[in-house]
Amino acid sequence: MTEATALTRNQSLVHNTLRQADGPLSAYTILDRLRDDGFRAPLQVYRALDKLTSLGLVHRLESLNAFVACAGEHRHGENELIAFAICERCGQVEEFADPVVCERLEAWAGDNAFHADKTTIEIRGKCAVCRAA
Amino acid sequence: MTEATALTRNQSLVHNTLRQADGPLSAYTILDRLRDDGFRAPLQVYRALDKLTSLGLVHRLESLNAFVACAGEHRHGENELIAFAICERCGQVEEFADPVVCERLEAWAGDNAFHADKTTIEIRGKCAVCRAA
DNA sequence: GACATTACGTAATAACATTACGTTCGATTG
DNA sequence: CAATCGAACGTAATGTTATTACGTAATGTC
Repeated sequence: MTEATALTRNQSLVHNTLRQADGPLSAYTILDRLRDDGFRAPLQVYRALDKLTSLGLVHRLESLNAFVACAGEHRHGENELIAFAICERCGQVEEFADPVVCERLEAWAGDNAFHADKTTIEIRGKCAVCRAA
Repeated sequence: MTEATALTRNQSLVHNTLRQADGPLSAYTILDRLRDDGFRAPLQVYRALDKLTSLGLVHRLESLNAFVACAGEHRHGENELIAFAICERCGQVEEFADPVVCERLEAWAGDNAFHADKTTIEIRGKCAVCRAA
């Protein structure tokens, strides 16, 4: 159960690029950073990102059109609802899961016969460090 | 306090286009629909959308890169946290506000000294009608 | 080994959004 | 009333993000 699906070369390259980054990266930024590794076209990045997000190793930030490596506090592949707090100044992203929020949104879905596939929660603002600065 | 700021011609045209639509529209779709009214460039749409969103008359759906007219159950201009349930099949969008969710996210922000500017909650899935079909 | 599935490479194009620059309109206010 | 100031506008060019289309290669399965 805990095995990591072996990633392909392209997938590993993209994953490592995101892990080494100190914040979210756009697909095209990833592409640029992987030119020396033979990447030539956006699709190479997007295909790897699709796979990585479906494995839960990477998250897409909708409000940024960018991607981050999963911080890993929560289990991969689970359908857990994760919220992101994104600092507009330094770009750092915090992930957190709130069971109550999750439960309330599920309750709304239940009450309205809505079947949720994917839920996005993103808070844009200013982090503690940047507020102090 | 309750007066509606008079909208300019462009702003009204964009607003009406969104109100008449039966779902979210992209900026470019709006542009196409307003060609006959003299719209020529994306910026005309984006400028109107910026104003309308700042007035709370229109919402941007980040996960769709599209815009909807505010459904109007909640007060305009307020900084209220609104969640959107988006049907992937029929495109309909439901707006709702959940005070508990709001409170929990505010609590997280408080605990983490994070200053939230704007929060996005979007649930992608399938609505009741489409599930039945 | 035949077959299905998944991943890959490349090129072209579509879709979404902004920058830059100059002009017009309306409300002050001196 | 003219000067001025700010918001909105028009247009063109460009930048950024994402997908479609087509063919090839690698991998797993029976």
